[in-house]
Amino acid sequence: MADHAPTVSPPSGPAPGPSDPRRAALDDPRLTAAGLLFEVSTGLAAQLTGQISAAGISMSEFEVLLRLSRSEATRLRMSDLATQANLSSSGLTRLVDRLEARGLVRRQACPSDGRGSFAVLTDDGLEALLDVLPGHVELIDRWYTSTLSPTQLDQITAALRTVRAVVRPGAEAGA
Amino acid sequence: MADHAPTVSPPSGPAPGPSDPRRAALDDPRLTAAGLLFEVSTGLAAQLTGQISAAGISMSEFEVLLRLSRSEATRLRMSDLATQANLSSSGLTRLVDRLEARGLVRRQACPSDGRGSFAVLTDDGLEALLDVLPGHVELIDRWYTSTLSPTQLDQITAALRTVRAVVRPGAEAGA
DNA sequence: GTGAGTTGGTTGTAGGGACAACCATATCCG
DNA sequence: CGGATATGGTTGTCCCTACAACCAACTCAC
Repeated sequence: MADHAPTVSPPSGPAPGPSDPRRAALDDPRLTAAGLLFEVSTGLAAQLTGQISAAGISMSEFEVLLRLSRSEATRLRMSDLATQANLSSSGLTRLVDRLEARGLVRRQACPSDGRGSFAVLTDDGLEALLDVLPGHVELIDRWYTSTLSPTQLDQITAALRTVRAVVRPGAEAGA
Repeated sequence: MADHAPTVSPPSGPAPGPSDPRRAALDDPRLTAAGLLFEVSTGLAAQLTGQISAAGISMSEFEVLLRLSRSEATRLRMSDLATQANLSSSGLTRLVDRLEARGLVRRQACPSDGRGSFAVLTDDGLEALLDVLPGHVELIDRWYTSTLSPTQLDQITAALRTVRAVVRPGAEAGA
């Protein structure tokens, strides 16, 4: 910090007054924009969580089932699945443990790599997913997509796609 | 499920085949749109977390400090703060415990309601916040706001504002 | 091939957050 | 006023997730 500025406010005290010029950063519109994004995301998630958890599965579990269902042969390598679901590898190990215990997923050794495992969606797993999906989509519609005009929805989707390409490079497939 | 449709696929077996019509829901564009929102939100958060946690504070703690800093007299009732930060009241109690132990926040009894407490930002707390804020805003710019054209940023912000009003009614102030 | 280094996945452990139960105070109403 | 109910916060407990340490298997260089 520059302490040679002959200005009004105290030079560099540890107790910034209410007119500390650094406080201007608190109102930076970019900060607000990011906060808005987070609020909407968590707010929407909160609206969706009830229905999913009423079916006895957590949001993370739901995402894992969904991603598996959309993958080739409804299976994915553990590490890929962890990346896609934003989980640590240990976190995914435990999550798949739980799903496997309930028969919604099963593990499959990778033939070409002795270390690797696939998580494979079982018929029961797909069934469970398809059971909750219609209600889930309806809630998304009610709390998100239907609240925007078609044009706005297109705009926000395009913008989000752009940002995703930056913050999550190489995550083109899946949602 | 309607089992009277004289269509091609098997009526209602527990093992849905790969051409189960219900699988169409997996590709519903609304589901994709919501997934995109979540991916961007978590992806951006991941990019921001490093800098904040390098300063020894968690994202939740950062949000609490930020919201306090923007509030009247840099203080907020515990319950209001919990709501704004999307935390349970017990979660906030523990979080404020930690911040208080580090001197970034202090509790203040509410004079008009013997049950209530305020969480008040201390000078050290404001200082800690202002220390990390510039770098934080810069990261937001790099990973979010600067990746969009001004027009796109305006569009997405307007759209998000609309959605927020729906999914988080009465959260007009703060971010 | 054999050893060094890397990668995929699981296990030990710790921390944060949620839910439920609880206490204290406030409010409402007879 | 006094009991019934509601509200604000804290505490007990559990679950989920991350980080670190670990093991097994693959790759590469020599």
